[in-house]
Amino acid sequence: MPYREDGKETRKRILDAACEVFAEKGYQSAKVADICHRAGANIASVNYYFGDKAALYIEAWQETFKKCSSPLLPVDPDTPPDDQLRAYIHSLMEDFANEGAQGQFTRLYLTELAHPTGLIHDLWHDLIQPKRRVLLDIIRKIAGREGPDEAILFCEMSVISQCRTLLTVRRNDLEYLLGQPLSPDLIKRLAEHITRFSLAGIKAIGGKDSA
Amino acid sequence: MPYREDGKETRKRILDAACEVFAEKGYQSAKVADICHRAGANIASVNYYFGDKAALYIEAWQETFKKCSSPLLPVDPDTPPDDQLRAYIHSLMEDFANEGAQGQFTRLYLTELAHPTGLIHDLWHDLIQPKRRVLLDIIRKIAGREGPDEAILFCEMSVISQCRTLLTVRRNDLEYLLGQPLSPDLIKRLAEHITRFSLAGIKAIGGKDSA
Amino acid sequence: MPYREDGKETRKRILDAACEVFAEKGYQSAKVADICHRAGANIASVNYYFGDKAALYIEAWQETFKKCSSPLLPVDPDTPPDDQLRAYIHSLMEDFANEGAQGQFTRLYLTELAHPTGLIHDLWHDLIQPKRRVLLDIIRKIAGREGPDEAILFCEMSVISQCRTLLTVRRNDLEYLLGQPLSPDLIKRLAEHITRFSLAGIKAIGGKDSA
Amino acid sequence: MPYREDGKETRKRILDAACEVFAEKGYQSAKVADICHRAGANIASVNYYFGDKAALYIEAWQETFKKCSSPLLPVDPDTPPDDQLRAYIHSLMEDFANEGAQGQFTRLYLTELAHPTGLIHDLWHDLIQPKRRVLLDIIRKIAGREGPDEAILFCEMSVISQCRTLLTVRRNDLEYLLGQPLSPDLIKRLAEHITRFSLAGIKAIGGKDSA
DNA sequence: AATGAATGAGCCTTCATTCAT
DNA sequence: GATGAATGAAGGCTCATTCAT
Repeated sequence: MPYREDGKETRKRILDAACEVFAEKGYQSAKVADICHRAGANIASVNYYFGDKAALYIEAWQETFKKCSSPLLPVDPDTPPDDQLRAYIHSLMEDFANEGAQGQFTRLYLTELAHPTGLIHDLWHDLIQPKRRVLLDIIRKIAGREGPDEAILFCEMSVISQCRTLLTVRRNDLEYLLGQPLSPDLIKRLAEHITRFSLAGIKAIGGKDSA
Repeated sequence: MPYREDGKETRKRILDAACEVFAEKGYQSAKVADICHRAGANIASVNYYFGDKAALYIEAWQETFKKCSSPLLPVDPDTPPDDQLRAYIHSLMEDFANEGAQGQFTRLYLTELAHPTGLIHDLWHDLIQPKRRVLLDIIRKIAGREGPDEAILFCEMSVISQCRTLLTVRRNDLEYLLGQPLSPDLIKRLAEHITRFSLAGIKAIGGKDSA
Repeated sequence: MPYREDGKETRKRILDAACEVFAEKGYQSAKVADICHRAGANIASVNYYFGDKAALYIEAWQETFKKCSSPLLPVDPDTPPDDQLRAYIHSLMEDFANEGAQGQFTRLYLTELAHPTGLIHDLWHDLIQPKRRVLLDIIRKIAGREGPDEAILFCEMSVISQCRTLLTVRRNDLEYLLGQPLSPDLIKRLAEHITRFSLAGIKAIGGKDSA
Repeated sequence: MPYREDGKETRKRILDAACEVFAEKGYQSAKVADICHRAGANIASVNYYFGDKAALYIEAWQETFKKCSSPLLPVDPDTPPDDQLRAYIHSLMEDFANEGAQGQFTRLYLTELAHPTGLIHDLWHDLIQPKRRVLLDIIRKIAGREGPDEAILFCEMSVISQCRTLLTVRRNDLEYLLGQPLSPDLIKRLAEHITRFSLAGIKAIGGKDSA
């Protein structure tokens, strides 16, 4: 345990430990002492580097998000919209299925979902908004509509919520439902299903005007 | 207000209060004192009647479970399958939008999801299975297929996950996404969207065999 | 250390200890642990009985005030106003000179004076106001004026501030200034001086209108 | 902004900051970090330059003392004694009303009063004695008496204690008592009141021998 | 049977101080 | 000489739990 480091070193160790512990235990159950212990740092370190537990939590969210989120695919305008949606869904599903940093993010997300701390509110929209816009554009092209009308928003929700199944259902339950282990191949088949299901859905909605 | 009650009375009031509080706050954040206060009971009552907080939590789960499992609508075999799906989705959405027992159950479930206590595994399947079967049958009819092949299971997941949006996204976020308050009318429009989106999806999947 | 008391017993012991400790140390330096220790109570007792340290402080103020403040003399309307003032001043000076509860009050007062906690604000006026009114009436009669004009308020301040010398100067300094120990007899002579000094002052102010 | 200063520069800045902070907050509530921050110095500076917080406190006292002892007005022997008293009181009141060094000193003094550190005993007399002598002389002339008899000492206390009201009552309370904000004009009227009140008092005491 | 007084363990935070550089 | 990273000690508060009554 080196007595004197760069300062950024210790800070980073604490942040990493915080990502782990918050993901494992949730905000309430996570103990500052535990985080510091894992980081090999003094209990007062959290206050020294981050101010308090809440600020550390927020930064842990950002860090986890950064670590787990794949960069947005550059969309080739020549690709047919159907294939753009396919690529988007596959990419999202692979992110969600990833056990590493993604697992941490998922747990953070679920905990926040179940028992909002209110600390993430602003952060959330900032993180989510850019990804959303890409999907909305794709859906608009597929539906053959302009503007942000309700039908487009509803379609976006349909797509996202299907992909999120990987997050909001426990692995065990998912495997129970499907009767087989969640292999990479299964993920791929699932993504393909969602793509086709959604393409049909979007086109059906887009064709006739929303009731 | 009888000064000396049956004992069972107090126990029940505490249990009801516990269902509320655990659902609202989660296990950790729920305070025994709060539960007792809402139940109009003494602080020592939880330990007296249930042993400790953990035991109360378990019983609250079972109680909530019992309260929320609404009876399934009897399906009229003469109704066209499309309308059966429509009815199923509208019923589910209304359940999910309901703040009452169903909401409580969902919150408990999400907490368990994020930080499993390992308690409710069995309960879960018992609750879910019967409802599932109904939906699977409807989907099979719409898709025009027999047997539990993967495509049917996938479609079921697509339908369910769309409906679950009401549960797995926070109200605030949902209203942010949609740009309007979550009124009963909006719920209805959303249910209708999911119905049409899913009908198209199911039929697309059912028609041509899985990719 | 009895395990089980009336409940009011322990509370009172803590309150008394708090009066002592707050007076000795001031709000900041007073330690809850110290108070509880002196009261023979658990550290959590302060929270249990009073909510928090601040609430205990307020109650300690009230308690100390109650213990130290002599009841208001009933004013005999037939007594000449000059003698009423004399009685008022002597009573006040004796209160201030009193070593017992008064000493505690004085220390609380001085600490609050030097470093306001802001906790006493409302309390202060409630405690002080009734006593003030009596003095104002006496001064009005002596000055031969009606109404609450500025001159009367100024005179009240002159009287009070002279009496407060006993509080706002340290014993040692006071004795140094006067060249003699602060005996009861000296207090009496001082009170008499203030009376005559003030009578002349009030009458001078009252006679010619305020510049 | 030189990156490497003389060292004495920093020391002085810390000392000045300490005077401010100790006066505002008192010894306990004053934070070393706050002092260093205001001085634009490193957190370790206090210990580096002064050893520890207590030593800094002592030096801050001495510094404040030095800064606040305004030179006495030279008394013109031809001025009538009444006007000398008037000038003395007005000067003192303006000092006391001043937010600057004098205010700092007063707050430090009151803190010491309430919870003596036993530090400033000697300082005090050195500061007070010369000013006292001037006032005693004036009073003697007005009273028409020689020698330091008790009546003169009492009168001095009466005058001083009235002036000190500005210090020993919180602004808020003072404004509450007077029903108006503490403007420079009010200070002047108050000084004039004290002058006239005291002139009458002194003459009354001086005329007939002490009761 | 049921209560409320009382507690101990533990958490987050503050803060003066230290020490390698 | 001067700094900033790091810490230990302690403080206020929370809360589930216990136990005499």
